Amino acid sequence: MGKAAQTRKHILEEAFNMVYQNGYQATSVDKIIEQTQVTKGAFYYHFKNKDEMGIAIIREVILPRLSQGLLEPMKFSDDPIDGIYGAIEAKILNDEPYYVENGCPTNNLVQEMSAVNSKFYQTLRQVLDTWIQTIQQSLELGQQQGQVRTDIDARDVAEFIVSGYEGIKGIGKIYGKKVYRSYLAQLQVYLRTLRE
Amino acid sequence: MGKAAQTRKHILEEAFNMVYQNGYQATSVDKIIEQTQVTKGAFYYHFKNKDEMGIAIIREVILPRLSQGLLEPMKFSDDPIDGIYGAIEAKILNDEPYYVENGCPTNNLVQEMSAVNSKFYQTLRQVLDTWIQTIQQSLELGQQQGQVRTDIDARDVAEFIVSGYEGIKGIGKIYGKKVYRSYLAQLQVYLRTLRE
DNA sequence: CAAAAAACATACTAATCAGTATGTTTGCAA
DNA sequence: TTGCAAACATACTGATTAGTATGTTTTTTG
Repeated sequence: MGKAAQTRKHILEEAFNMVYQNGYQATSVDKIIEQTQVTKGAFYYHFKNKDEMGIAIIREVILPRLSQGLLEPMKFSDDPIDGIYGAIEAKILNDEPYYVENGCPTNNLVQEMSAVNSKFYQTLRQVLDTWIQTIQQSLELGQQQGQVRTDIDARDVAEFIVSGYEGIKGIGKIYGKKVYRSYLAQLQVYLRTLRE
Repeated sequence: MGKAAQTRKHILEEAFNMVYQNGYQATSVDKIIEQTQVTKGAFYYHFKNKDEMGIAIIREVILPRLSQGLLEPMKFSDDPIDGIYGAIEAKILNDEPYYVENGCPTNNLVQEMSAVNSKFYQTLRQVLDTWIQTIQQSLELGQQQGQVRTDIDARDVAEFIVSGYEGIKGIGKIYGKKVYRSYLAQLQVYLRTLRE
């Protein structure tokens, strides 16, 4: 990676952390350049404006982390339902206090920005689409392989799973990690009802 | 209501709407006084600072609306599970596009403010406590009356229901009202598993 | 090696921010 | 009716905001 690309990546990763912890609108460009020790000239050389940087955070930090940390692990199991549950359980139980307190990066931005900025809306929708489609495809594969009931709508179920995940990550910001346990138990009960 | 109390209420209701649509940090005091046509002197006569107004919005606008619009209706049925489901269904299906797009007022603030401001955290936690406890008490009553399984933890179930609700309201901001339908169907399935 | 472009640095701007200082008006009690 | 506090009004402040103008340095390329 060239030096310029490194600078860009450095900005995006530090800015991601600041946005994750404090929100997008509360993270000023001045604070970012102070944290990164990158000058304003360099910042605006790499990004046309603050919003373009925000979109780049979603595309280049959040989406790859989601893929690597949650979506790819889902595909490791022969049984789709085990794969989905296993990936969620592993992700959620390994969450450090820092991640419990700050919730889900995607969800935070959805709540803060989707109704306010259409470009954020579009980009966040793409992230959720990727997420939901991954689960949907797993379930449909399971249907073909006779592991998942064929009378369920894979898309509906995928949306329900994602919304439950985001819901508990949100509640976890208030009540802490302990709520993850009962969530996982209820999720298991729910997923069992999908089996053939 | 005296004239001063009316001014205060007017500020809180307009500010609530602005915060609901644009977020707390994006809603400036200057914008609020422009929208309400209340002068800055009047604003700071009624509220020590912006955060105190934010807390007043939660206590005096959000909490009463939640109680009246969701928690009280839950108690109308003889059957607790029917009461819980009926209140959620009525609330969610009657949501105007405006409420679909902007999600749940409580959840929006939880995601934006709970990790950032401890006073917001405490106050929002009280709102969630009220909500969860209402459901919990309904379920415990159902257990006494032989309508709900006694081997389930009413608190865990209440947390799961609230987090699912907030999750779908969050997803609804992206995908629109159509996701509410499948959510309600899945919720019904889940609630049935709680019956004695 | 020289020219040109890429990558960065510094100093500024106008707008907006939360909050304050210092008034004036209004309602009500004595 | 007068006095006084509650309720509001106006004009300001210093800090912070996103963004720009105008440089200099570094890297690449012919």
